[in-house]
Amino acid sequence: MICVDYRDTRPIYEQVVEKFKVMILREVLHPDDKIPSVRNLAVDLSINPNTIQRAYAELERQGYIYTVKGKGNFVSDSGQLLLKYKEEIFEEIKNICRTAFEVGITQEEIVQSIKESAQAINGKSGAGMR
Amino acid sequence: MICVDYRDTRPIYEQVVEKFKVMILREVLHPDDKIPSVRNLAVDLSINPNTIQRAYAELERQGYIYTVKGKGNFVSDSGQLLLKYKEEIFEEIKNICRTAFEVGITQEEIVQSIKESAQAINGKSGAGMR
DNA sequence: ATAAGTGTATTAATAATGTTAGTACACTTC
DNA sequence: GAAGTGTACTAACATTATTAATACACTTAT
Repeated sequence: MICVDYRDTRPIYEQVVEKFKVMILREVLHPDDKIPSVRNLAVDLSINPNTIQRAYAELERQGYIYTVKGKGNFVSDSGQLLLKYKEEIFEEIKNICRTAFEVGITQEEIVQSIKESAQAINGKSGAGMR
Repeated sequence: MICVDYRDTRPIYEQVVEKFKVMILREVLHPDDKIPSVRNLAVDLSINPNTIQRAYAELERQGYIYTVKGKGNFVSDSGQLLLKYKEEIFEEIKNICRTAFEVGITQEEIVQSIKESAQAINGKSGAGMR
């Protein structure tokens, strides 16, 4: 279902959180879908159940999943999720802009690099940004 | 000369590196300018000399400063520095774009957020991007 | 009721990283 | 020679991420 990258400098639980967020936002996972149990996914990824639990706790905190004791974890149904995620992305962009402007990079240069990124990413495997 | 932010999650040496990179790229510091000695800056920031040394070693590795034993550290003179820094920034932007496209955020939305960021940042204290 | 599967909580141990502390050595300048 | 400089090294400490092992409470199915 998902996989982790040990070369990635980010902690495992963070990668797991990110993977699920994207799957939920892309509607690969639908509201009330059951996601793997803590123990199952831990075995699947060959990592410790505690690490998965931490990821799930974070996903619940951010409203992406809800928990039913004794039953499992399920995908939440909130139309606000994508909106919230966009805000996070835009905040990151703002931070990069701040850094960029500070050394004299212009708004136009940044916009241009966005266009090139889009072409590089979407031009590749067809699928693209829906 | 510079300062560190203990609320920042990034390590101190990384903050120091970033501060010097910006000062050099903005030409606040000029080629062959002497920067504070490892011990001096350590006292100044009330942190350990080893931490400064690590920052300076990284700055040298990236070509921002050069070292003369027994004399000190000095700002490098390379017109390539800003170009290299831009590439780093653009790479970050590309990564964010990848994440954004993945959940259906469009190129236009990103460009729009750049414009808003620019206004929020530059519109504020007049100074702006150089 | 029992067993199996689930989330949750707790404590301890381990590993990696960032930081501090202290010391030593080589070089440059005065 | 003294003072200031970069460099190297070892040890210790703090924080964080991860693992390990265990226990408990709940749900479902038998």
